[in-house]
Amino acid sequence: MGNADYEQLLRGASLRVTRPRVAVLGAVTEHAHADTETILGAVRERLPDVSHQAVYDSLAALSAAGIVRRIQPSGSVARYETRVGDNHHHVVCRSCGRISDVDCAVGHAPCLTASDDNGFVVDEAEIIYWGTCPQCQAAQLEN
Amino acid sequence: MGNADYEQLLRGASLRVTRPRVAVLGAVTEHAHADTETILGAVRERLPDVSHQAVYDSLAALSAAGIVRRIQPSGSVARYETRVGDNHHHVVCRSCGRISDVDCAVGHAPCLTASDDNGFVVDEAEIIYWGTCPQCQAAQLEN
DNA sequence: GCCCGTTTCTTGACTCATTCAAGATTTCGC
DNA sequence: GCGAAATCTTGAATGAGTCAAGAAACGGGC
Repeated sequence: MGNADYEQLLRGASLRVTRPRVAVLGAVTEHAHADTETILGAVRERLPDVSHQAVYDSLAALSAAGIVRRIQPSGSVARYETRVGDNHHHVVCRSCGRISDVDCAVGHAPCLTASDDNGFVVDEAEIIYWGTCPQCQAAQLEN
Repeated sequence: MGNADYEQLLRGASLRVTRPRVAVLGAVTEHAHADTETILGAVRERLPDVSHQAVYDSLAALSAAGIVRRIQPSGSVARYETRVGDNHHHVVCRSCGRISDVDCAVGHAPCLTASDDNGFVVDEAEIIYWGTCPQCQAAQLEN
């Protein structure tokens, strides 16, 4: 994706096209599951003088528009990704925090139907699988 | 549940029985989904002089032992509950943050099997349903 | 292409949940 | 009861994220 594509995305969501936003969108696309600090670093490779606030604001605007998704497993800082709306989920490593994508096993939005929703109107089901990543499994065997 | 039961639980998990831990366990049992501050307040009704650190330590010990579960939806502080090991999940209200329990629709641990786990060894599937609670639905209709 | 109202960005201070550290106290097997 | 190890108290520190005020940039309309 080039900057032109990012601009398209922004305009399509009725968002103003600003340099920080384009750079943030690029950074999130290139660094899936990156935390805010990583994104800030990546953005500053293109725009050395962006403020961290601009990055926070951009991420919030992009999330609200549904262009990026914010994920935050327990014990982790906020992370972002651009794969949205395809009903995929995440596996998180308990020991190193690594995150991987997992496509939904059962077709489309299977878990969206709770047995008893207590009167809540549910619009999204978020699934996080907890476990151990291959690297940490290997590391544990060595000890 | 009385204190004797809590002590049993602690001993059963090979944890030392201390007054802060018993009080914390009681507070979490009585206030499902409470955040740390609420728990601290509840604990201090019994033990006025506990330090916040003791509460943090107790919660960490109880979580590690599997007696309480820590949940932390995006944008929320850490919350705790004592219903563990029964494969139930949560609905979180996007506007007020209220949390309700949801029993798993499909029997036991259905979503535990990811289609492609990327080599991760998965031991738990955590599901969070996002939506709007009855109260907030009513409030929105009024506006 | 330029103007102007609105949105967004910069700067810098601030909040607050959580963690860290050192020393005092408590627990529990013996 | 005794002593080693775990736990608690006290108090300071960390750090992701937020708030606020003014400056700059965006883009619709001329």
